[in-house]
Amino acid sequence: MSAEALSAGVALWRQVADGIEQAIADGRYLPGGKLPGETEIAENYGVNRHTVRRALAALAERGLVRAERGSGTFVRSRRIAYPLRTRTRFSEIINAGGREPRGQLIAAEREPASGALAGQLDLAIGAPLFRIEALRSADGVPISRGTTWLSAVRFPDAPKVFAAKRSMTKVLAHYGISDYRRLSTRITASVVDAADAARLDLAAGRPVLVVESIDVAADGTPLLTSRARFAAERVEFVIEPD
Amino acid sequence: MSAEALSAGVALWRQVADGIEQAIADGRYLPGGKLPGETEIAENYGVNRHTVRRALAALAERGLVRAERGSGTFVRSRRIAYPLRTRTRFSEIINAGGREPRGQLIAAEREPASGALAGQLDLAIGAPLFRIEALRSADGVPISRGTTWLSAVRFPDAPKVFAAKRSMTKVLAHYGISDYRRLSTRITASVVDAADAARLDLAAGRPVLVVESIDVAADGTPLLTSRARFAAERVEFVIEPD
DNA sequence: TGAAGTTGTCTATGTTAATAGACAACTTGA
DNA sequence: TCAAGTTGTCTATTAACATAGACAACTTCA
Repeated sequence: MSAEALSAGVALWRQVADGIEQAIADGRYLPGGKLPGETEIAENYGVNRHTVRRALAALAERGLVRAERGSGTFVRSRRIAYPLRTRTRFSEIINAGGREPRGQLIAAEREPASGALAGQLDLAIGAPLFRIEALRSADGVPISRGTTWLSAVRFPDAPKVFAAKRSMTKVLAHYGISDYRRLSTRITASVVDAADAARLDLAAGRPVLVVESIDVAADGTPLLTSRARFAAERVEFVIEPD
Repeated sequence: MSAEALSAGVALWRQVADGIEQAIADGRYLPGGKLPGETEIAENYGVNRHTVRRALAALAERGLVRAERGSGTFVRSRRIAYPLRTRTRFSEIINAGGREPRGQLIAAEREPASGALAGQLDLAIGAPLFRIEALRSADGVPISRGTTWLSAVRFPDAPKVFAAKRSMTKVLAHYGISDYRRLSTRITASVVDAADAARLDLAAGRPVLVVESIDVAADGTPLLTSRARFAAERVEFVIEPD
């Protein structure tokens, strides 16, 4: 690593930030990799450590790097663009990004429908549901933790099928539903809880995007409802017209 | 003309300067043309007039614009217009362009006249000549490298005088020649050689205009002959009727 | 000759950038 | 458990940037 030439009219911290960004773009620092310490960067550029901190803060705000107190500053993997449309399929989206999608069954339980769930799925209160907990990843990097509810009557072996096929789209196909669409999508943000933090390999306190959605068949019949928590630092939702 | 978006970490004056430079490059301001007044530019960019002045000063230092008190700031022609007439004086031409001319003695040697040189200067073959190597610049920017031959008998201390006066016109004046004219001018083009490239601050392979000329006194007596190499990217020769 | 418009210069003030040093808080590995 | 290395935070000082207003010096044109 070497210091770049300094130019007039551009703040030092900006020049340092641009230099580091270029290094990341060039692959001199790999995604997930560790940058040199702030002191070392300061020496390389011949500037004060505070100036380096300003540069890193600017990069962190843009999501390019992530500082971890006591251990270092790391290059963030680029966020996966995750389009939200009426046809939203995790596998297809990840595949489109040239990555290897994977759904992993964590747990599945049978439970009676609460009032809210019953309303969403157009079932009677207390109707039998499966709650399927899944972890979705791209190229082995955890992307989201999802909880999906669906009728245990209409999809009697959903947990087994999901465990085998690793995709909710394929579960529905297994029961003869070739097409479905998203009826509603609600997005909020929260802080990761301990269980999700472990599954998603996130540090405590990191933000998660929470997506609550209802999928319906072509005729409008509710099929499933889910609540997924996405590692905010690994995805960005893209709202596009259908 | 419209204001550009402002960005963090880059000084305002620099952003204004970059904006104006881009406008010049785009042809929105024509070479030799007048920029809007400082007050107007300030309004367009939404900054203080002093900030605009700083921007213009930076551009002026780089030779892109030239401010004229009382009348305005003008875009400099990319290339210096270099009229070729019977009265061709480097200093006068550069001065007319609002630039600071300078001639610098690089080397001077005594050598016998070759057949070609003897013919041009109307001297005997083998007659003693001075060969003067000079670098000519405008506002510190190298314009041409010239080799001049003149009689060592008629101009006994030509190298010393040139080193002191930095102008061939003044050398001739020193020897009582108040007026002279160009007898012939031949123009060709070539690629810069290594030595000239270094002196002219040109990248290897750049084109140079080669001018071979003979100057004579009012009575037609040959005074000097020269071969000058001009950085083609910095000058344009203008042929005008006398 | 005079008015309008231009660049040049001066003083003043507040904000941002950059440096410097010290220490706290935390992680890692021996 | 401890030492070394890391990021986070605080105070302080100096330089550069940006704004504001006023007026001088000069050019152009009616």
